[in-house]
Amino acid sequence: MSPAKRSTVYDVAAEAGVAASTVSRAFSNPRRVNAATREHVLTVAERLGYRPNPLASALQSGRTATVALLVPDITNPHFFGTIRGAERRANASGLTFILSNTEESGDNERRQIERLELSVDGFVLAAGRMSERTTVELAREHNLALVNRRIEGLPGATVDDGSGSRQIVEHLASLGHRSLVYLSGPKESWHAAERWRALSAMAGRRGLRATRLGPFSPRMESGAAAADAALVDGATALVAHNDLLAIGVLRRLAERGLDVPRERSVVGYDDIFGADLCVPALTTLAGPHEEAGRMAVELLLERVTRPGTPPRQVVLPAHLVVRGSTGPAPG
Amino acid sequence: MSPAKRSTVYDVAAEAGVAASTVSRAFSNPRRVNAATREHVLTVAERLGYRPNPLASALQSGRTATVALLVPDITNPHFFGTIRGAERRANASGLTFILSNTEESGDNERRQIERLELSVDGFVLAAGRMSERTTVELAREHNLALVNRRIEGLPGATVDDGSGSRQIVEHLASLGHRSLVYLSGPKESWHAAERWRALSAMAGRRGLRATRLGPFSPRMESGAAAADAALVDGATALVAHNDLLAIGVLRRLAERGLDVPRERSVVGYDDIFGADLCVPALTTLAGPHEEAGRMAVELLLERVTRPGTPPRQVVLPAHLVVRGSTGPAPG
DNA sequence: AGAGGAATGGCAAGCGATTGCCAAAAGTTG
DNA sequence: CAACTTTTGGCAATCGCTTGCCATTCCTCT
Repeated sequence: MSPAKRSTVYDVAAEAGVAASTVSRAFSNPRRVNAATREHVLTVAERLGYRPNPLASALQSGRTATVALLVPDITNPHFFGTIRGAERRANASGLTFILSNTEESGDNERRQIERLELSVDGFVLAAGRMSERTTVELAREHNLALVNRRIEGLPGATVDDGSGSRQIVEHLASLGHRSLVYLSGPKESWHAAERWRALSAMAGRRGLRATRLGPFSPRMESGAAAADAALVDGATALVAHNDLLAIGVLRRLAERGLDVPRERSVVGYDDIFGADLCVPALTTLAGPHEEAGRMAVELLLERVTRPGTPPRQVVLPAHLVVRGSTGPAPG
Repeated sequence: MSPAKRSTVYDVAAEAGVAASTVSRAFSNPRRVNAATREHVLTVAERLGYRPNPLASALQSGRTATVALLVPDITNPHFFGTIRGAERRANASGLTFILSNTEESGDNERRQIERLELSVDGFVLAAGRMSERTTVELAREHNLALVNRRIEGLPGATVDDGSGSRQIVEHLASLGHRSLVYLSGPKESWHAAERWRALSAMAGRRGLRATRLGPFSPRMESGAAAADAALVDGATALVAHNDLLAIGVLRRLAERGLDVPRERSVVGYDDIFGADLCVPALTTLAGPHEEAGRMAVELLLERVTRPGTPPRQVVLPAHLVVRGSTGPAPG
């Protein structure tokens, strides 16, 4: 097919009248070679159309200039923001970006990490499903950064769900609601636990009754079951684990003839694309998820480029976007 | 950090009492080694926790077990179907999946291909922005599969926009519309050209007046400009290049006090998430985009695993989903 | 039983870069 | 100007696996 074989450091070296090591250094360690020599090597390389072979480089050096993002469910629009942010940040640093779907399974997550460990410089775990123990253990051998999960000693970026959940309760309380249900997400989800903790604490403080139902799978299809369960509970405010579920809940409530927000208020998390398109438009906790993805790659790079850097944890502010799905409590 | 160094073919070979080549073959070329020997090697490998180093393997063999997907705009929800499909298909074959955003630029696309060429077995180009010539040229040196673009001699999967566009015109004609505007996408977009071709041809046949406006960037924000331009034209039916644009158009029309579908009908392409959430819900051409992504990887693999396989082109059926945004022509 | 062929395993040469070590050259200093 | 340091470039080993080639061994078939 290609008649002209791709040129290597050796070709460039021969042509430029230097050793291969000099060519290598001209590219990857400029300060180790004389400026004039380097210039010359680069010119020759350019002329020969030389491009370093990333595999050979990685094999020897152990550095791959690649990061992987592991998401539990690539189907969920919630993760699009994170994926985008991470991809863009990686691209901006000239890194190759690997995306992998773990199908909501901690085992898969672990398997992917083992499979990719030599092919990447580090992993971003979005909404990791592995146990805290396992994660910490893996972090000893690998560069990890977390998105939307906080683990002591590991770098990560999270959206401030604690504050966000408090904002939700405040909002509902100010509308006169006396009770809420939290329609919970997957039980391995750190978010689900975190949100419930904050919601129930704040509800206690403001004198609201708070119940947790679920777990529900965080997808639109689960909205019906979640809504039905919530109606049995009787609370006037429904806080869904995420927007997909919330939208599903809205649909079910409409089906069952309940008026939102007159009879029930509904709140979601994430402010995904579409949250402001549905009717009524969804009140939801907006967070900078793209920024979280970006930041996680950033944190990962910090540790890759300067090993020993203490792990940073970044908390990004969330704010409640009030739309049509919440209103004064009935009665 | 890790005290126990990772074991290699040599460790396994020594422990199993065979040569390294036998270990290698036990893994990558089973029929080349005796079944019993293989069993033994595998057992030893298991015990030592051996895992092949994909980089070393790729460096020598040229096979990377990796595919890359290049999308022009990772921000556009339309592509998430494709991304999902491709990722899943890749994952299903144990392939590593690289995602790269080309920012709507053919040059970037080319650069990415050059950068990644040694790191992957092939590329899926979604809505490629390079010229047909350049693409064909690159296809001589690389394994390419296209999504949503048809080029003679290259494998690819497309959604049948021709038929889809005809369905749209039929639908509008049956509602009594006598004129339509096509709010066009980027001018490098193969889709944009294809859609317009089919729309105008069919419009001609059904006696509708068809105008093309644009190009507009296929995002919600461009909806306002597109809608305004369309109103000047006066056509009663607006066909937008994609759903994002269509939703933007809906918003602008509402802002300007026009009733959809009473005064204007609006149609989109893609049936993205959210198209059925907006008000009125969007009539749009639904296509199996996830399937297209899946299929493209499939086609790529065909050519990677069996070089010489003739390039297949798969056309996937599209169907019009009629929702609230289209109705009888006014008057 | 002998010839031809298939099956099996080992040897060793790569793949294309990186990098520790050394030596020569150049620069610095008192 | 001698002694020392810094800069610069080359040598050669190495990363871990694959694979062409060869030598055995084992079948098969006439």
